[in-house]
Amino acid sequence: MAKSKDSDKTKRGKPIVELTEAEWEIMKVIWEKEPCAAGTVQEKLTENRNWAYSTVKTTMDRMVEKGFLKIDKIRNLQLFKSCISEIDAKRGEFRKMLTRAFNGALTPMMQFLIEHEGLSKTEASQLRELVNSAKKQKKGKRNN
Amino acid sequence: MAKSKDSDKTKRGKPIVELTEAEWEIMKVIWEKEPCAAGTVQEKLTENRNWAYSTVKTTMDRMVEKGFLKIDKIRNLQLFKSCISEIDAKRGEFRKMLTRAFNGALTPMMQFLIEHEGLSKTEASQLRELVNSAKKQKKGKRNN
DNA sequence: TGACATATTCGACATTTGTCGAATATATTC
DNA sequence: GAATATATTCGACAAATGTCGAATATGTCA
Repeated sequence: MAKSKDSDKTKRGKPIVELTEAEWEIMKVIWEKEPCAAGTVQEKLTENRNWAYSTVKTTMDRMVEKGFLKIDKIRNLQLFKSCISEIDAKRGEFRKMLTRAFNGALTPMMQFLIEHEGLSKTEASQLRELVNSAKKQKKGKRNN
Repeated sequence: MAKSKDSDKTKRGKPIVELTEAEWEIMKVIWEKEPCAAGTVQEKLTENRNWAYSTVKTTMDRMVEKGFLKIDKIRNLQLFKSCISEIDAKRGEFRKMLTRAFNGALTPMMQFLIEHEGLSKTEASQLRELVNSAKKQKKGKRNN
């Protein structure tokens, strides 16, 4: 049976994903190029980070332990693939922020954005459009 | 003169504030009760966390080093006060999330919320209200 | 002035994260 | 098949974070 792990902060269903900074960098490359080798990831990352091959590889191995990545081995070559989706990662990051800073509630966050982050007219109208379109296309998720 | 520190991720003005989980817990109590002693914070936190006095005190001392808290000493009693506002902390947490998960842009985040987090009708309408009220009361922050 | 209750100081240890280099194994190529 | 290039394995080390306990200092009160 699927036994629930400690990392399942919700105590039901999928665990909340929490990535470190380095892990985010790596995951972004993986999502773009998977399946791919550690060397490929390292090369791609030279654009932003000056990490040695072993730095990237070590981090990726740790990510396998954590269940974020998995390895498909072809001869002596390891091809990495993601075990978590970009959606899951975004959700985890967003939830963590919401929990810590806004007591887990969306409305206070919105309030904050408008009062303290000075939403621009453009942003506000984009937001309005988004909200309106959401009202229409809602494909039966929640209803309260 | 005010020399800019490394922690100033923006390279202008106030540095972005980043708090750890434990630091958030402590700051929340501080904001509510400052100025206050370490013991007071520890007691208040027994509601959520089972931290020993020294755990709380050590963390608070480290927060002083980081510039998040300061101490007013009365005789041998240390009264802690915040050096950062709740607004700054919320902003920091939000920005970090936005940078990591949404490339720093607000609209993709909104899109994500609507598409994958199933904004409820209530939330959507609250959002709409907020956006509308923002349009009116905008007190000259940005204008693009 | 002791005895007792509080605070503060400090050092310690475990984990997690960021970062590598050296040694070893596997492929490729002339 | 020896030299060269490429991957993988492993162990290490520093800094940040979470967590304390023991020793010490200070304050209070009968």
